[in-house]
Amino acid sequence: MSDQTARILSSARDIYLEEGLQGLSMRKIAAKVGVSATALYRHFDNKEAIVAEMLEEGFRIFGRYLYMALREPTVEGRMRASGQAYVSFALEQPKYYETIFMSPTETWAEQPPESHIEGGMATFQFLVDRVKEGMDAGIFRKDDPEDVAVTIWAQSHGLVSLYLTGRIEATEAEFREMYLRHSARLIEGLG
Amino acid sequence: MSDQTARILSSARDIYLEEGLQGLSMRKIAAKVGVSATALYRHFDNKEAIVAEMLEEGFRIFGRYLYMALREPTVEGRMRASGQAYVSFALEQPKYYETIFMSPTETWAEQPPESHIEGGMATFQFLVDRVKEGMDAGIFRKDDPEDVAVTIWAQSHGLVSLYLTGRIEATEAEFREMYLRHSARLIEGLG
Amino acid sequence: MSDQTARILSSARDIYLEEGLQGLSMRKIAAKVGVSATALYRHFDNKEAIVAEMLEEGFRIFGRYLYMALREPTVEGRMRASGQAYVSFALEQPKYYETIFMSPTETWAEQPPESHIEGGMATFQFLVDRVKEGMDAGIFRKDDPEDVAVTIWAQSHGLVSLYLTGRIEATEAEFREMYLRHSARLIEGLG
Amino acid sequence: MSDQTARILSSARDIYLEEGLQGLSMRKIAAKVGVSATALYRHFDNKEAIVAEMLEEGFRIFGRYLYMALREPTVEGRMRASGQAYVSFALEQPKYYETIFMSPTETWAEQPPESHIEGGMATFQFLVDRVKEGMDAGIFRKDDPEDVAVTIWAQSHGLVSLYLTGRIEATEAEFREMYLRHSARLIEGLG
DNA sequence: AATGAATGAGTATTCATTCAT
DNA sequence: GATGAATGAATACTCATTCAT
Repeated sequence: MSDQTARILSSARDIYLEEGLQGLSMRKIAAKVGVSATALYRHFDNKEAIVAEMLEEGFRIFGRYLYMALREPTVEGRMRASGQAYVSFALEQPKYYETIFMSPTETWAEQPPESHIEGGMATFQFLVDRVKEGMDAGIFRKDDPEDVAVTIWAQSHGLVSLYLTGRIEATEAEFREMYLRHSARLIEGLG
Repeated sequence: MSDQTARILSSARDIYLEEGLQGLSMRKIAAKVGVSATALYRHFDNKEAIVAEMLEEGFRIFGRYLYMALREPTVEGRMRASGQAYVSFALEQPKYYETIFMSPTETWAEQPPESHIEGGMATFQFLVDRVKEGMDAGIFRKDDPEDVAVTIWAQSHGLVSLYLTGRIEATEAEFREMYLRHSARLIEGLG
Repeated sequence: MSDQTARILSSARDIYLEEGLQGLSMRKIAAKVGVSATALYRHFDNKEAIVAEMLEEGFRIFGRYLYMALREPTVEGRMRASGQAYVSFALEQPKYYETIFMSPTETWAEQPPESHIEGGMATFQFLVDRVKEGMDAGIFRKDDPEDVAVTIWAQSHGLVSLYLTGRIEATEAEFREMYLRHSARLIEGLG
Repeated sequence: MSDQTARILSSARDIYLEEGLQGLSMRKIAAKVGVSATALYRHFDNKEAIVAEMLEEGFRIFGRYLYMALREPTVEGRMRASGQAYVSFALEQPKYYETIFMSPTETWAEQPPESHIEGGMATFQFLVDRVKEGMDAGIFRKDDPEDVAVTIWAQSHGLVSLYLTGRIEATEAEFREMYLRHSARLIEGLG
């Protein structure tokens, strides 16, 4: 990736993180980079291409959050840390979370970029892995791991998305606490 | 409400259900109704007014779904039916569901119309009522009803929104079945 | 003039005095009267007709200001009072002043309504009368009365219009004082 | 300034000089230039920017008129020439005169562009300079120069604006003659 | 005497994109 | 690798006025 290409992506990201996908326009990107709008087309086919590449970075960031959780030495530790990684990503990178997990499919004119789908898959697989691990370790009772993973993801995403869209009123700290409480209860229920 | 007013709302709804809030414009509405764009202003103050009225219809529809569930004679029946009403509304009126439960708050320039907020409150209260009932009837173990309501809402909304945005791959029938299975498991876990 | 006709004019005037000629629209008038916009056309041919009639009231008001000055028993008194009437009208009825004395002719699509022109004439005649009186009384030295009247009007209007358009910075009291000072100097110069 | 930029300004000026500030619209400008309305935004940020630049030209033109008067070798000459420059500008560039000296402040949504204010100041300062010069040369008797400058400006502006708005009926030549006569009388009065 | 419905022309501005250079 | 110029389609909204009832 050339220097300029990187600079474009970086500017796009800055705007995106401040104004969301809606507020991201070619002109704004170009202005921030300091080139003409047409110059962007040297480096990317169109706006969609920029957005796609930009969002891949979001996935990488999300991946890094999850990856940290794997450092924990125990199964329980990894499970707990994974949950915390998820909520931390959501709260610290809300725009990325919104696009990765909440964006209506129609946002994408034709179809979501490959990476987008794969990203979701990878996340889900990560979760399935934790669940299997948990069952092997006897923390969860035996069950269909994929099904249990859905349960956990659904609850986590449900809480987070209701909070991020303003439907659960709480400070960030309060919400974190609430998230952990619900996670604990869920794990207990699955034990 | 005059005939024409109704026709405008109906056209607006058609567009909205197909293209979402973003794709809804005064011109498109007017074209669909078959009048000039300015004619709309005879019947509504501005676009916001049209959208507001249209969304109120969404709330009324949602309310009707929930209300049906109250007909069930037993506590268990009402609980089960409520869950089914929720998922039915989501699957049969996905655009309304998106706007009511998934739209980022910023969608609304100033603030969501009153009804929007009240609508969310009412839904939550409905759920709290079911939970209290369930606790009184001994189906749920005693706990903070609001907290339990959040658990249920989060899981339901989590599942539904992941499905609606294409992140859970399943046919509608499969998803319905999955939703019910998870609901059952959750209720069991809370028992 | 029917009741309704009067009410329309009164509403038009209220809006006009608050928002100026630019801010005056048929819809706003109709809304203030409490009737439909079309109803106005029962009573007036078009917007221009309303404005014309409305402005005649402005002339009548202006006339009343000047008329008061005639009560003074002495020539000097009438002269002084006339000047004060002029500035008082300008400061107390700035919108009327603007339209009567400052509006670019083009404001009027076709041609200024008759009364408008006559109004200006009458004002000027009033001024000429004062000047003649002053010459007869020996306050002004003999000269072409019309020419002197122009001098006085020009200076008065010059001061007032520069002030009203914000080009002379002063409080209302300061400006009044300034106006009188200049008037005195001018009269002295003409003596 | 590119060719096209200049052509836009020129078209804008033509419309402005014919229809005034009110009649100036982006679409009309674009049509006159022979491009789409959006093309204008390539060259100017928005309408305000076009108007601002256009008016600056007005100020420059006015400045040039005044500047010519400074060429005169004597104090009296400069004074006389200044008055003539003022009336010439008013008669030859009436639309510019209207905007610079007669426009109601409210015309400007937010605030008049900097240059506009400075322009007024500069004009006034020019006048004060002439007055001081005149006092030093013994043409005017000693007095507050700013106050005397106001007197002169008020009379000049009064005459000109009454004429331009059609309230003094005269041919252009007649008016010029009248203006000079009044100027002479005023100077004499101040002597 | 008044209304509801509608119209066409008009307002400024934003957008992604294309083209020739 | 980049630019200047331009485009067409959009956006929401306001205006004075007309017409049939």
